[in-house]
Amino acid sequence: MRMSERVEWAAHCAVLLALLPDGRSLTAAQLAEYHGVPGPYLAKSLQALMQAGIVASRSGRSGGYRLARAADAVSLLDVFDAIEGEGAFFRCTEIRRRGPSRVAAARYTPVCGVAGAMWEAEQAWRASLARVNIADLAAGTVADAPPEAVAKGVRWLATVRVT
Amino acid sequence: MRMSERVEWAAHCAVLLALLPDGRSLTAAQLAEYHGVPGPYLAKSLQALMQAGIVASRSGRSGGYRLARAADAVSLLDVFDAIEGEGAFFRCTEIRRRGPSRVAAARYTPVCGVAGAMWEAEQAWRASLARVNIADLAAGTVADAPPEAVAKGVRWLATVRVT
DNA sequence: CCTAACTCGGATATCAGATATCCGAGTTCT
DNA sequence: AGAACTCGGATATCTGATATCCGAGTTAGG
Ligand code: SF4
Ligand code: SF4
Repeated sequence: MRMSERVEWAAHCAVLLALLPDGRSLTAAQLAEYHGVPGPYLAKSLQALMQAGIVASRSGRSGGYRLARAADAVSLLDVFDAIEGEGAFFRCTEIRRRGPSRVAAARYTPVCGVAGAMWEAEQAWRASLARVNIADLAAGTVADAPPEAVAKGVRWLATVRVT
Repeated sequence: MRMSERVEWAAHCAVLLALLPDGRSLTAAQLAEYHGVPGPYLAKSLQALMQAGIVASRSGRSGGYRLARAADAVSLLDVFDAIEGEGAFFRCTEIRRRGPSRVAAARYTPVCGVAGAMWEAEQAWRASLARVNIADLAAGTVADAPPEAVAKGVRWLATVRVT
């Protein structure tokens, strides 16, 4: 059970957008160049973030992406759900209701113990991710990254066409 | 991000084995019939449980599977890891080190904030699953299942060839 | 106001992992 | 010793993820 690497891309894009000066935006191609990932494929992830209301896009000649709301109002869980969809890790196949011990469907409890335990674990996971927001990650990124890398990033930002 | 349905099969197999009378075992074909799943494919999951030391197999004419240790010493997490492997949900691609802001690899912190948050959430998930063991699930299954289903299960167990 | 260029958005090929299955090696009872 | 039955790993098929393309729509500029 491995999550799509697009989640990592989307999270880092959100962090970078959070670090932009006010009013500034970046195109899909610029975000792809900065992270060194295939551009047309990253676009797909940005579309997902858009449908989830995390980023806003502006079309046309000077278009691009920017965060749709304040960075501290976007949790890492929001990003994950936007990319991976909201389906649970564990999906019941109702194997209780097959085989020789089956009885009428109405007689069963809604979920058995296995499903309950899985659901509870998943809630713990989601709660942990929900506690982290993009603003925290952006601050941490600047603080933890090598100073030279930050400087190079700022320099790069100055070279790309302002949109 | 969806977990394999084989995890559900394996968990239910473990519960059923935990409910068996002492010394009794079931073949892969019998476990498959009871749960209504494709036999040869379930065998693959049982092999995984075997390699993880959760079940023990006995070959030959009166062979079959039984739990390798006490049911309360097998957690749901053990079953999950046996089937899905132990790789983390989130795997770093090190996109920090690509693109225009990269610097020498040695200058980076081991993991960035994104990876740290993901890892922490995963630990919460694992801790929750580790708190549930097969003995609890077995007791819950008998308590929550429709009495008639339990009776049919017991009857079925009496009809299959004793191994 | 018109043009032109540039953007996003969804529709389209390619690939990996999961799903489902088979037959041979080994073991136990007769 | 023999025979039948078991597990175990090696083998096809298929769904979902990965990577890409071109058209619809929008904005800046002339
Ligand atoms: S409720 Fe239990 S038996 Fe039914 S599908 Fe979910 S895990 Fe399987
Ligand atoms: S440490 Fe951060 S930047 Fe590096 S691969 Fe992991 S998530 Fe991506």
